[in-house]
Amino acid sequence: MTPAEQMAELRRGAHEILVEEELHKKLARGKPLIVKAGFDPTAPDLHLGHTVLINKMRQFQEFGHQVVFLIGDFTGMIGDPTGKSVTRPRLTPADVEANARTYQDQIFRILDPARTLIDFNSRWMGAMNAAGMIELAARYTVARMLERDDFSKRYRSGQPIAIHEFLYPLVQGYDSVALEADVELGGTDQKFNLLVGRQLQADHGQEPQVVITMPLLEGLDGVNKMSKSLGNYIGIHEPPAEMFGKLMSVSDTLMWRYFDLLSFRPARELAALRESVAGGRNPRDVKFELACEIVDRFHGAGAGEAEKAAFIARFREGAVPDEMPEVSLSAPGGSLKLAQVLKEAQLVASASAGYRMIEQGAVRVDGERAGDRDAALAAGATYVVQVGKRAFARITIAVAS
RNA sequence: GGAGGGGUACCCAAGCGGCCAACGGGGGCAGACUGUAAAUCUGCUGGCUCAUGCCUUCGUAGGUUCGAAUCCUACCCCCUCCA
Repeated sequence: MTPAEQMAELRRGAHEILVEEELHKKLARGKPLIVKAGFDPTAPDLHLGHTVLINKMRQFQEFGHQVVFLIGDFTGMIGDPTGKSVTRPRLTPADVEANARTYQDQIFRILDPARTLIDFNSRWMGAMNAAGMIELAARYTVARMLERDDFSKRYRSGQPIAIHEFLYPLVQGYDSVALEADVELGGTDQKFNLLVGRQLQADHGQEPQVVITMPLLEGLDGVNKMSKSLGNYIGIHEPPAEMFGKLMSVSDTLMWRYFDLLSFRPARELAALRESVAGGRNPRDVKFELACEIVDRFHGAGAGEAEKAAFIARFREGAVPDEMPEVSLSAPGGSLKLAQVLKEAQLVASASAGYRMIEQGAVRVDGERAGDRDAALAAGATYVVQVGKRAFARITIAVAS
């Protein structure tokens, strides 16, 4: 691939490349670049939002570059102040170590282990003595530190900034010096920290790294960033059916965003897909391709097609899924009120909610819509009960002994 | 330290003695239409084996009253202005 072709792919989805010409120059040398991305060892349970950055790393790998997955075990003890309005608690060395380990099996679903170097910044930071630290701290000024938005906000509003928080960007920047990084990847919120690396490298007589920031992926709602706490995320450990379904529920607009940031297809293929939809192709079918690709990635080749078939059977043809929770209940009186059944099978939160669902026509028993709020299920049989479109359970009601 | 404003359901926000399980909006859920998309329309959005019934809920704890989210007392917490 020519440097220009690489540039085109690398630019895709990226929020900002600082500085583009420098990246082009580095690529033009034809030597594998050292591409660094740092990870805070606090959140090892990854979702698709996290993979945006990792996907970009993979892209570099595909072009033959060397990727360094840097676990910030040393900086983890500081606690990244980025975007925080209060000082973060520091992790203990034991925490850091435990968290760091869980990263590895997750990232190798995306990255090529042969071209991934996993490193820890404690390797050099742990060896640095106080004199070295002072030396490092002397490279940056308070005024420049306060340029950073969250620091200046906190400073202005009188909230405390502990001195060690100033060290975080410095250490992260120094990591680039230690690794002689050519490129560093990070989220848009990392821009400040990434730029510190450029300056420190220049101070150490190195060619400054190119900084590439990646946007934060929107969650399923299409508005907020994907995050666990908002519940709008797709975890990379989720079962294939869940993953497929969630991807299909993404809006048509958001779908293109997901293609850009999550798909490994070359840019020109995406352009062709866009054209085909513009030309009248059902966007749903294109979304199938996205869902298949992502499910395959995390559940093995073929998993996507299998889910697609199940999906079509269930939602287009109204079939019930093969697998659903099995629930056994017992009926003291020989039968159980349907609303009660729904509650005990955890299909609804309360019996009252169950009654509401029945009244709204959301409940089906063995495919038949249950419209009578007082409906009851007789004991001694097994029923397939459905609430809404997605919640199913196979419920066996035993006669109470 | 001084002055004022405020804490109501998942969030915002009305209510200021009974008609309050508590207006309205957001969010969520369900139904219709669809492509489990979007948009739109409709309904629901404390709990109780459902009942013109009972129980719990308007910062916390007490009190007044036949009756309190609404009045009184104390306490806790948040915000704004001044020093």
